[in-house]
Amino acid sequence: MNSSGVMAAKRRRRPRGRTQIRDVARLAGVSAITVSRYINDPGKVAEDTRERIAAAIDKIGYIPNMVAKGLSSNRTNIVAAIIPTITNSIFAAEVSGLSDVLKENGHSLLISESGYSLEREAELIQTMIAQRPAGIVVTGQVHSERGAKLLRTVEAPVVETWEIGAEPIDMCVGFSNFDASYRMVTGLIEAGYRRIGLICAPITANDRAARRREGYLAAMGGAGLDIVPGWMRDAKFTFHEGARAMGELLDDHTELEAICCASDIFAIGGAMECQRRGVRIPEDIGICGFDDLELTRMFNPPLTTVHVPRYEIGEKSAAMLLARISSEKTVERKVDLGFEIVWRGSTHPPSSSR
Amino acid sequence: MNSSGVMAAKRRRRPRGRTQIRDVARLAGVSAITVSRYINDPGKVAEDTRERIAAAIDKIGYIPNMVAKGLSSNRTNIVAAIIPTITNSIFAAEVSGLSDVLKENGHSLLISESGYSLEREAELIQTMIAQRPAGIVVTGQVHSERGAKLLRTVEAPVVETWEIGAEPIDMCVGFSNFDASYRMVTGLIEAGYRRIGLICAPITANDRAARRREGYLAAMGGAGLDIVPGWMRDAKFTFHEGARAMGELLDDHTELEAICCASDIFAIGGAMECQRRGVRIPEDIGICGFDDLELTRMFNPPLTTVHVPRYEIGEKSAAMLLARISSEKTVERKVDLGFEIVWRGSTHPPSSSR
DNA sequence: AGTTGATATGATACCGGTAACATTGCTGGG
DNA sequence: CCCAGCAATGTTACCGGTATCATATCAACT
Repeated sequence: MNSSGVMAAKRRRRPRGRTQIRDVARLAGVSAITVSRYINDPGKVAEDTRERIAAAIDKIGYIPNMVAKGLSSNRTNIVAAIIPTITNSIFAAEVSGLSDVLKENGHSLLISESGYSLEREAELIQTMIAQRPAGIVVTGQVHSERGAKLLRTVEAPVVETWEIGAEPIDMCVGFSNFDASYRMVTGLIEAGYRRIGLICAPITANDRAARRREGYLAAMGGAGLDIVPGWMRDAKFTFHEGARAMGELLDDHTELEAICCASDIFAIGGAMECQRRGVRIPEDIGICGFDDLELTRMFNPPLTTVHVPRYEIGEKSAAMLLARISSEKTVERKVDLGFEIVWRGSTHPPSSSR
Repeated sequence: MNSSGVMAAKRRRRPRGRTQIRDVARLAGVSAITVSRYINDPGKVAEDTRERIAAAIDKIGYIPNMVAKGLSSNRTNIVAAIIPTITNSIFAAEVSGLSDVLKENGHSLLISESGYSLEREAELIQTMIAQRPAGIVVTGQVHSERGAKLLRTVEAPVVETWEIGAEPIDMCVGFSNFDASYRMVTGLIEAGYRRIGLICAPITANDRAARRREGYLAAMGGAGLDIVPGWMRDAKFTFHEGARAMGELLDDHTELEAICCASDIFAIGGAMECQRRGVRIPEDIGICGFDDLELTRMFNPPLTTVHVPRYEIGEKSAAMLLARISSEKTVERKVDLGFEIVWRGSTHPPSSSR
């Protein structure tokens, strides 16, 4: 309490919590730096020293402090990913791909959700940069001005995912949403459909949706077909919204022969709405989706859709970041993982197929 | 190039990358610690100083280094969550709840997937501890010995989620999977079903599935009904597996009147298999699920299921961790967020309802 | 024998913040 | 007028690792 006239003792190390590298060093009879070497590159340490250090680590249950390591070495093992929402399973699959590859390489994954808002995204980019990540993954190639500036100036490598139309800020991985949508709709036209509706996500702050919509418009226009504003509906990413949009189209536009859904979520929700109304698929109306969720294969009838490499986008993004983290040489800047139109029973097949 | 006989200059600070707090301090004409105070508690700094610092931060675009902050203050703003798989949407929803609450409170979320393996989980716990998180979220109350030991000895608060049957290591949030399953099956029995099958996930390394299975067994046994091993099937968490298991039960046990599915994934996959075979729901067979995925409401007929607070589990877990992080006093240790049996058209209703 | 180079290890400063304590200036009660 | 007490700010050491340079040992070569 009172120091009773004695000078306060010189401030000493106040050990906090976990054991540290110095404890291991003392126990093994070596210096801290030798333990550090053992952990980061055991080959630099003599065989018998290795054994003593291993025994010491095991004995006191030492777990390295990545925070201290990050500060002193000026590099963390954290990769930051910003996705619109984790509840959309295409992003969950992407995250799974990221996670699997990063884990194998000793990296950790920091996740945050922008909720399809570019302002939110910019804030999150800043928050992420504060953690000094080794790499950053963002969704799409459209960002707010502030977000883009941060991404351009950050030291860590950056991957933009799910769209490869524009020049990337650093690197990008995905496929052409325009091409995929264009080819899907062109296929529908080849299959004999003429009056084709569209259910698409709001295109603000979502360049993937915007490109898919453009693909639809280009295919329709290119084939000389009518583009009718009333045939196009916005929907948020829920089955219910897909059903609602489908219901509206069925109510207001009985002339429609097929509905192109820019997400399987809409296609499944919409198809269930059709079932509910006794509208037969594909006899009364054709339906196609986008993403190839597992459910589309299970549905009755199975849904025509676009298979997209969602898990692979995560895998490849992680791999590219790791390549750049380990060696500074630039690898690929733009990676097209492609897509595949999958014709199933929910539409008539295009003449060219089968 | 060559030092031409001159002594090497004393090693100096080598500025690395981003601007730092000292740059802001210099520009604002104050010391680093004052900037630190401004950032962490602006009230401690005089008004005019605040303005100068704010201007300086804005001018040079300073972004704090959370790695350095974490080391010097001995606390990070990272929360680590370990879930079985992010592709199961119940965990995606939980993560969303975690993320939303943590984000609001300036914390970041580190995610990793154990793939339903306790050994993997233990490894991940260790990896996470290395990051010195401010809090840890794990799934279930069953862990490997090593995992449990790490969780018991870690300094950070720990929340076990999705099951509250056992005493928590530190805190737990969820509901009783046993009770939920028991009440669901009891409801089926009240509805008149006697020969009830079960499709359940493998119960190894998954206490939630194990409790659900026990609930089924207890309800059947308690009602004096036959428990037939052939009526119970394992399935992994895919729609396809649900369909497969359902198909087997339909093939081998035509006597079954209802199938209790321990996950909506099985229920939906199974129900689609029934549709495919022309087996009518609920006329020919009753089906109930578990989790109340959005799709169960959209299905034709809508599926009877157990509503579980998946988003809320994330929210509440985050809130409890934050409470503990900000003040050391213990808050609730065991939080029951409940569940609700939702009777829909895929089963006959129990006599007691409606 | 002296030199060279490779191998193994250590001493020290430093990463970019903050905790703890010190200092300064000012206000107001005795 | 003196000093306690508060407000605002500064000084210094330290967090737990690693980068950098230094040192020690020993084999091989000239």
